[in-house]
Amino acid sequence: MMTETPPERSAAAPRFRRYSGETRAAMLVEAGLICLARGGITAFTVDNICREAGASRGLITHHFGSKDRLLAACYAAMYDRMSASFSAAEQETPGLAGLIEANFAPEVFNAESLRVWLALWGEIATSEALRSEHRARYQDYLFRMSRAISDAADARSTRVNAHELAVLFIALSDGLWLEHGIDPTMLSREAARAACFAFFEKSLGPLR
Amino acid sequence: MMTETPPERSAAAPRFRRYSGETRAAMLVEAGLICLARGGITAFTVDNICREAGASRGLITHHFGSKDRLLAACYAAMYDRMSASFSAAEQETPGLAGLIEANFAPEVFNAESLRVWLALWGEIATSEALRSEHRARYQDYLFRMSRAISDAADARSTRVNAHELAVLFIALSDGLWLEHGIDPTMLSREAARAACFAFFEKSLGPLR
DNA sequence: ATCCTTATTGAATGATCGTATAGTAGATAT
DNA sequence: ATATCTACTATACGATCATTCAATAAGGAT
Repeated sequence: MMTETPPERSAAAPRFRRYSGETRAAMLVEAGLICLARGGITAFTVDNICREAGASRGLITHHFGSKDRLLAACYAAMYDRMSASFSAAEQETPGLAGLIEANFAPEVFNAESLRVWLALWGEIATSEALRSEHRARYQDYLFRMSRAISDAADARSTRVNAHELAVLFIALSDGLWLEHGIDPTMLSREAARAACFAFFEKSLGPLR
Repeated sequence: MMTETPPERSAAAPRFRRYSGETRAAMLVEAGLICLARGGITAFTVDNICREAGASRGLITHHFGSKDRLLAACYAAMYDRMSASFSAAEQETPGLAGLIEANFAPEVFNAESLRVWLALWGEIATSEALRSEHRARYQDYLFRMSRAISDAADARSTRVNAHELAVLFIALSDGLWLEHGIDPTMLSREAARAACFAFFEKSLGPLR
């Protein structure tokens, strides 16, 4: 007996769903971040990402042109999320203290995020797209910190080199982040937070 | 006219050279570090490494069993070099000040080394061999710093939490390292050095 | 209901990945 | 010289890599 072709599918069940370019791009970025958190840059492969996003292999090229540009978009997304989290924290605690607190909010200061940042930083030297993305965002962050520091100094009628302090603070918080991410038992969130406040209070006096 | 077989080779020109297992292993580690510095973990491939070491593809398996174990050996080598550099600096400037100086010696604090560390750190979460290597070395470094801090405090008859200071200092210096490595124009070696001295002198008084 | 746009699929491609392994040959001891 | 040891080469292997592209179909517009 011949095998009969089964009914293709019911008309109400499309084989895949179409999204706007914008939406699908965001889904791919999200999937990319998950892969980076899971296995670093080594796990950032077209196959992994598309499987995670529930899409087929061709979509990264279609929406981003290349994997490298998707990586740059992932960097931008990470920064934008962090930046939004900072804004939320500033809402609650205005000024420099809020920005410091924001660095240690659970959605920012956690091992997963660190693993993503580590993977991204590690590729900056290699990827031109990533490098230019980094430069712009770092400047943005630096400016934001620097202004908060100036404001805090003005409010206390003291004079500090805000730009230098901002660079050093970013280095300090990234370093704390790094240690905590590699081995959380070595450095608690609270100890890291306290170290950052101490850093500023040395030259600005009590912030809280 | 038939092509003649050329003389195979003169007896004095061996096709390859044999090294002791130890020597060849060191050559492979060196090649691995060069690859990591050049292109991060992505460039740490068997082909790249063996080409760099002037050896054939099979040698990594032969001497290390797997690529992963070679990576762990690279971590160990990086730490050992840094540690040796620290010892040399302590010879010149004994105590805590020497250890701080050592962090900013040209052979330690440079963009190439940072790229290697970044690549290694990024794999710690993934590679068990690397993780255990890291744990041991980090403890070693921590102990060394911690003791230098205690000694400095004792000499000044002050009391500090040496362990905590050591953890924070490592975080700070790693962060400074990171910023400098990603973009040297943002943070000079001198500014980084000064920040580290300031960090300790806050609780210990002048170190120099 | 039928176009039309374009998001999407999925197979094909050629390169490169890490590892296993069989055979080769340098260095050393005898 | 000869034998022995093992560092070493080089091929083969299957898996996976990023990218290309022609065909397909979803879903809004008309």
